[in-house]
Amino acid sequence: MNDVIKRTHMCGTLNKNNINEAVVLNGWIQKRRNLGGLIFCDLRDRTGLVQIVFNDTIPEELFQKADKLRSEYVVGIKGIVKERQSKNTEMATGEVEVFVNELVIYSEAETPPIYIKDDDDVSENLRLKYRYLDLRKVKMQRNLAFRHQIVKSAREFFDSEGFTEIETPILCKPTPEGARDYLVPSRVNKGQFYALPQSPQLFKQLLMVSGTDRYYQIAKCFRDEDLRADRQPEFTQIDLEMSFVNVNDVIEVQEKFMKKLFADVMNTEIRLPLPRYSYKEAMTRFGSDKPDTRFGFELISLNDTVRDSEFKIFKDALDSGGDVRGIKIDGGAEKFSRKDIDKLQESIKHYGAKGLIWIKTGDSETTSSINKFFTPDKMKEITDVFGGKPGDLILIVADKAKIVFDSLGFLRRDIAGKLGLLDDKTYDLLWVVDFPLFEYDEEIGEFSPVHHPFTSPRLEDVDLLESEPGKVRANAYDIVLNGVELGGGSIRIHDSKLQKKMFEVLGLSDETVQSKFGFLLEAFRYGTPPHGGIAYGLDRLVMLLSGEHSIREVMAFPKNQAAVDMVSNAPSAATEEQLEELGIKISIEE
RNA sequence: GGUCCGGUAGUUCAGUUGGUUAGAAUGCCAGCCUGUCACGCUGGAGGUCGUCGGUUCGAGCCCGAUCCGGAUCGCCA
Repeated sequence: MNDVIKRTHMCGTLNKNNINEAVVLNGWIQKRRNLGGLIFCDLRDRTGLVQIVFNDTIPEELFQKADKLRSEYVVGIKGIVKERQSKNTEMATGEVEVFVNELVIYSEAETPPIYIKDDDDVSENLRLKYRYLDLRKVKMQRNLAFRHQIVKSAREFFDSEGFTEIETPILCKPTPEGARDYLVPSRVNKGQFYALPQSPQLFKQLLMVSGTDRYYQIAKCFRDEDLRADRQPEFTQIDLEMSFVNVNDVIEVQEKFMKKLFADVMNTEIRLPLPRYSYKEAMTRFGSDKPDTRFGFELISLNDTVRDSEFKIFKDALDSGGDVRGIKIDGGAEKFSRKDIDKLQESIKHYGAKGLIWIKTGDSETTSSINKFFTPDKMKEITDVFGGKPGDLILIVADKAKIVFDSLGFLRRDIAGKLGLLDDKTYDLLWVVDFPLFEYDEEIGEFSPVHHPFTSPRLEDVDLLESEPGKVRANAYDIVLNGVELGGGSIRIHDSKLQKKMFEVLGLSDETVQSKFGFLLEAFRYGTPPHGGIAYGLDRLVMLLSGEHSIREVMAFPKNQAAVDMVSNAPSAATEEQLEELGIKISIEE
């Protein structure tokens, strides 16, 4: 065991200004290059790398010690910073190196199972299992520090706007609606369960009833649903709620937040106000309620053009109330072979699309999968709707509206990616507003809330609540960045009569309502301010701004696709004693 | 729950029609090496081909089951 030698500098910060200074560094051996009578090592800490040198000017004993150094040994060194004879322009500290005159080996290291290198391509499984090694990478440390900067900026902003950060409970009441809850058994109340919060929604509304006026929280949330690249079972929201506000008030504050955030962490000026798209416009133009507007390929309707067509695919779609829509890929005729188009067609099948119609416009003749069903004049009419020029590729889907939008929404983004049009350096922030309040679930034949049952309808649509619930628009808004939903929120219902009507439309009995949300409705009886708020997905925000493609890259200890923490191997079985205390019996069918 | 892709050395991968002792790179170990920075040179160790079963004279390769990982649809009020 050795005493720690007190460091004077961080590795990645040394530069020409430190030349001839005596420094003390602590860190990990990234790499050793032993030339025989001369040993170079790269020393790493969270700030970066610096080259350290052992040569024949040092005592034999020290050189022997340096000869033993291997990757990931943890060491402390004392030495003098010198200008390099041959500079390394690839390295941030490449103009200098440290000549070592004292070396302390704090701990040796076995050969690590993964390389501690930013650009390694080891399987993510191993990275997650040895996350503490993975996090040694300078890039990962940078991501965590960047996340911290974003949280710091958020706290500064909401503090300056008069918000109070308040912690809400983690052990909550189960809410059978929405996502699956993580359940926590109660020992004191055997046979009963808490749930981990899917969001602090109900508590933040109670805080508005309490007169907190403006609340925010960096809130851990939990949802027991399947995982994705941008979905983890536990994740973090920047959650907030405001009293005495309408949609514009909430949006205005959020836009100021975005402006500060982008200035703080991206050094980028955001122009306000942000564009707003109605849900309807987002869907019809981009086929998505979280449109990526960094590129074109907007959806165009053929409904009117082919309304009288006898072509079975179009006729069936339109007769059953569906849609015929397409996108035009400028100059796409040559870039996409028949084989490529077959692949595109295959890729939209899981959205329910039965096929993909293509048209390639040429100078003299137009080829397509539907030529034989239409006269040349009609084909020209169709391509004209798209403004097709020679060399363009037009892709058309005819089906139920949802399938058409989902398929084309996917295709335009997929193709933009294939053509290299998704610029990571462009930040298209926008709002989507006027969401429908309900969506109709065909399977169970009922309306369900698009957002949640406390979302207020737009005042002018309230009369439609009973007659045409599907047409009621919500006072809800999503903020979208480059095609990813960053956050969403709404103005809540604070009128108990209106709330009651909502539950009626949703087909919830008084009993159900009482048992699920009784405490909230009771609270509302004692004087409730109009209120609304929003919650941002912090992990997604950090992911997008750091240019990562998975939120796992910006979380310290994420879970794998099976929701397992690969480091600790959670979840795992409970002991007999624990189960006994909780009054729980396990019965799993083998 | 469905679909798709993958599992071979510590790591990333190749492995022909099913045919002798399963290869490469990198990493690791040893020796040599004073300006490297993907150091170089020489040598060496390192494998239950995810697991189980089947077909076959013979299986890394074919078939079935299963486990594991990833992408995705459903799901995510």
